[in-house]
Amino acid sequence: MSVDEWADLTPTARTILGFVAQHPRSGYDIREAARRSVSYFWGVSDGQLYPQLKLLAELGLIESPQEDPGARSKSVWHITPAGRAALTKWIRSPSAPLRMRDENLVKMMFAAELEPAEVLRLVDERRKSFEWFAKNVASPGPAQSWQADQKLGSRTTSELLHEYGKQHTENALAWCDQVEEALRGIANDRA
Amino acid sequence: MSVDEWADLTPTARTILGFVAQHPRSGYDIREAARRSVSYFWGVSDGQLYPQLKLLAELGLIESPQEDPGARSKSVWHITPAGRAALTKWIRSPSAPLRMRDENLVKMMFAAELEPAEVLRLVDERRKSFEWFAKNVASPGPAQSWQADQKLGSRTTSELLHEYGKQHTENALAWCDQVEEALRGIANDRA
DNA sequence: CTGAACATGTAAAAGGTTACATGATTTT
DNA sequence: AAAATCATGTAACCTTTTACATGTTCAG
Repeated sequence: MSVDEWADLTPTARTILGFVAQHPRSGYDIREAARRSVSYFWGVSDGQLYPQLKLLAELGLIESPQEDPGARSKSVWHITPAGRAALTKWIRSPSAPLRMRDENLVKMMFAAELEPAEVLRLVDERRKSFEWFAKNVASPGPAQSWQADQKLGSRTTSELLHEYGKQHTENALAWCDQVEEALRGIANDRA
Repeated sequence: MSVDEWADLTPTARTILGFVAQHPRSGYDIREAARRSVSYFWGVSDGQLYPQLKLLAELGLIESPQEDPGARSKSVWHITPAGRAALTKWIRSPSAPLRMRDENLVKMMFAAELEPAEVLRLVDERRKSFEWFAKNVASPGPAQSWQADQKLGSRTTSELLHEYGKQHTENALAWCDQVEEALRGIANDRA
């Protein structure tokens, strides 16, 4: 419960803290919010969510109004001053390097020796996954009332973040086109 | 040692198998190759590398010519027919969804409530990390003799993969510009 | 009153990273 | 012969994922 135990928090705990900082939320809310917005650059898995909320509460970084003892009903968490301080401190500390796990790309790398059809299958798989993403995650969704979203000049932060996701997706899809074009090159060579 | 134990392999083991499949390599070679090429879409950490190589050998998917008992010297692994079969099977199976951990972006999401200077710091951090990446990872590097790289029409697979990394990096850097522009918007508002 | 969606939780296992330890080879 | 780099390895820890388990509220 010491003031500086924030340093021990896992990155996921900090992300959860961030969500609570935006406005009071229940665990379920956080799950949904994480799916909508950060899922492509930061996944929060179910098994982490509730234990980490509990931990954050124990550290006094968040709290829930009614300490409802036995109840298994919805509890809405809000951030404490200590929590906000911890969040700020985290944001100011150096970030962990970006880490990615893109199995499809790895396969592509090794598929070169296989038949072109195999590469085509992979590109297809990739395209589909990014198309799904464009539709389900990278899309803006209705603006929420609580989005007291800071303006950064003419644009809000969530607009900018959404923009990033969109560009990334478009880029990935364009690359799929490029690979397919190259593959058509093979077909032409053989024709 | 059964034929179908390939299914139990971790994704990292499969990546390692892929590297060995390209041409015979030592653990150290794989480490270097992974750093150069896949590091931004698939990290291989030191602590995994050697144990996984051992496992792959036990399963008969790779082997090292001399079963040098006590020696701690360089051992070069090459893929077995079973290994190649396992690799192909893996490539043909559905890929795990893309997963990303981008702490800098997460922070950006929550930094909106802080002073603009804080956001600027984050953008700066981001820019630097991608600039480093552009210089050290996304750059082509000298073509290696062993790169019996399949031509996909007019272009090789590694060219295409490299192209992807480059586009991704450029995209990320361009986005940094956009955010900074937005921030300058704030400065102007106050001027 | 029944099913769907809401909501919270836990345990075990899998997977990955860090830090450490050690020796071999090559260069200066 | 010292230093740098090549090379392999291990153990402990940390984090995340998966699968399961359970109760609640609301709409039809």
